[in-house]
Amino acid sequence: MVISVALRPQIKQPIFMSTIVEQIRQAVAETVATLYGETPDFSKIQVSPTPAEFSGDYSVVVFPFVKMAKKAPDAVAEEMGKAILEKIPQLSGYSVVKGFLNLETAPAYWQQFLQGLNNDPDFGRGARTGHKVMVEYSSPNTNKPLHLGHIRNILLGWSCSRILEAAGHEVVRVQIINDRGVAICKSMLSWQKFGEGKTPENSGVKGDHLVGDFYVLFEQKIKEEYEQWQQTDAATAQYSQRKKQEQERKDFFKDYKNKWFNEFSVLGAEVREMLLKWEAGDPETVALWRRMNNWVYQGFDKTYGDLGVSFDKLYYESDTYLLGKDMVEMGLNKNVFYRKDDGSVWVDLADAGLDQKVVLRSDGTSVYVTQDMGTAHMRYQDFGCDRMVYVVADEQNYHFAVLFEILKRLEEPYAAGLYHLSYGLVELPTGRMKTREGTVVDADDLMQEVISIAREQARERGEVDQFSVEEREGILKKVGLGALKFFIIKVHPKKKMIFNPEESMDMQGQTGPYIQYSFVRINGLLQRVAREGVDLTPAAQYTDIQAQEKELLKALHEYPQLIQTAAAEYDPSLIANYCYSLAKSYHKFWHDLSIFNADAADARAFRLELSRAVGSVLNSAMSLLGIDMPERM
RNA sequence: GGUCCCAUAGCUCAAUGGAUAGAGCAACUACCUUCUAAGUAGUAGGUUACAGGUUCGAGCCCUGUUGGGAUCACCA
Repeated sequence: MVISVALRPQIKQPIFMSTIVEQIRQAVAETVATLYGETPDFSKIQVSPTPAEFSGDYSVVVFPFVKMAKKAPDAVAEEMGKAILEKIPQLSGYSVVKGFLNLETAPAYWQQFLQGLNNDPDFGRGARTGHKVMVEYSSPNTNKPLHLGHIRNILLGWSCSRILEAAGHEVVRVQIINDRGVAICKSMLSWQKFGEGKTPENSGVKGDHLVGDFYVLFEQKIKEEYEQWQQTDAATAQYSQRKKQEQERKDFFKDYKNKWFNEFSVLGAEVREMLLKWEAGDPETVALWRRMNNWVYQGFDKTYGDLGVSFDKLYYESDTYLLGKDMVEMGLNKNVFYRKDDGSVWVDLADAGLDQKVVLRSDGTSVYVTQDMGTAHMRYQDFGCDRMVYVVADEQNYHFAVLFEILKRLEEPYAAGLYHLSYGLVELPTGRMKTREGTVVDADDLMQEVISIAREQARERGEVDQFSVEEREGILKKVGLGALKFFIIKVHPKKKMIFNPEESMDMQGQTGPYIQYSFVRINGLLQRVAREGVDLTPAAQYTDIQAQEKELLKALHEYPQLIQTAAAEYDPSLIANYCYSLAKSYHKFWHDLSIFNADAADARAFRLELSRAVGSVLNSAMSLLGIDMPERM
């Protein structure tokens, strides 16, 4: 069944879409046409905020038109400025500097803009697009708890989904839980052999951690077994038979581990047996699997709750790992796939710069990419999304390139809307996190730690006593998590990031708390406004807009377009950097100008209204990142 | 080896092909009897890895080189 979302007429008139910037671009196009008789490529008309060191608010780059005009750049700017000024009443003047036409906006425009913003609780949100987007993120294995890498994934996925919503799309959040396979069998076997009936209830250990502990224990036992085996004659025989030239014994056994696990290991054999029993539906094995996975899910729920994220639908690999075979049939019929003599089915993607890829084993079972084909198809049937975003680390770039190319060739209706939000791995200063070396940063521990740091800093400033215990803890959680989340989201997804747990959790400077603090300042003002019943109507009389105020107004003005750009590029870091920049401008405004204590009533009212607008946009933008704002701190 | 990604201040990161490449941290300095100093301002720190090219204009686009990472299973 295909659900097509009825394209509702755009109800919400995007008040500021036809902003002054768009008006200017339009005017530039018309002006060039009348003056020089050529219609310029609209996309080449650049209008950008004028840098602070020049007078004016928005700048038009006139270089692209000098050839048409056959005049010097300054002369072109001059005559275009004159013409544009006549077209747009909200402009009050212009100046020309080295080929840049700097236009000045009239205070009335900003008055109107600010009023409109404060009357629009949805300021910045786009009109409904009719698109339905699925965002898949997190997608953990159930054999161990979530770690720092998952946190980046989850934060990217969550904020991306929020941004897509704000841009006007309908969003469905999902994860696929990798609840089956060798890894979970290792934890199960380990618990069965060494668990002594331990449960989350009787041990007080969080379920996902408990299961993870047994996974780690299993890896230890395997290591011991392997080391012992290496002393045996069988090991020596393998070494002398298979070693590469000049290969040291140690290096050989490092590479040989997987093969050993599958062919010689006693524990390995038991794990494989368990997997076979599970696949055969052995009741006892399935019961144990259910039980332990449920422990994990309870643990995950807690972590997701602490992070403030949620999902609309969970998919389980145990339900999907056999999917995709009907799509293989379809692909064979469409001659997208071909069958080899041994019965395996392949796809040749060489002409797309990819490779040949197996989609069905010779024994008729699915591989990873086949499952994903089937899952994508099923999801389309479930929700009718015309776009799907997969938040997955960049190790899997090749896999998604293959998957998307196949779905395109199968002519799946959503194929053009597939996007892999690929992000770089999180590394520690010491390098990659490794389970075996115990360098994995646990998600729960990290959240606790960053809240402790916030607590410590609050104590140092001696400002903890003025709050009740509950209020204080609520604030510390928002501040600590705000620091952590902002630190991670501000980096462009594509880049790998280095995470230094000690040094990276600053609360000063370019951080989450810095932004929260600007909101707290604003909140303090607004509460006082409410308390004292301040009349804000004189704001409309204010005309002498200061540089610091104009900077804020221009920043607020960008917000709607920013959401569209961030959504189109699937890039939450744009929002994060915007938040910082806006907060920075506000702190400067606060420092340089008196707000509540302004001399004139109109200045005071205007600055308070401006503060309200900044607070509301900051709150909105940070919520797109999944960061909560405290009222006080 | 093939393909893809990355390289900007000591460190962590910014910069729709536009004006003198910006922030924060770390260092030094100044500003709280005035709206919360988790703030503000200043000093210092750069051949944007290197070499060419396109352009009126390149950190950004193209080519090559170097360095780092990922990936190239009938694993997931």
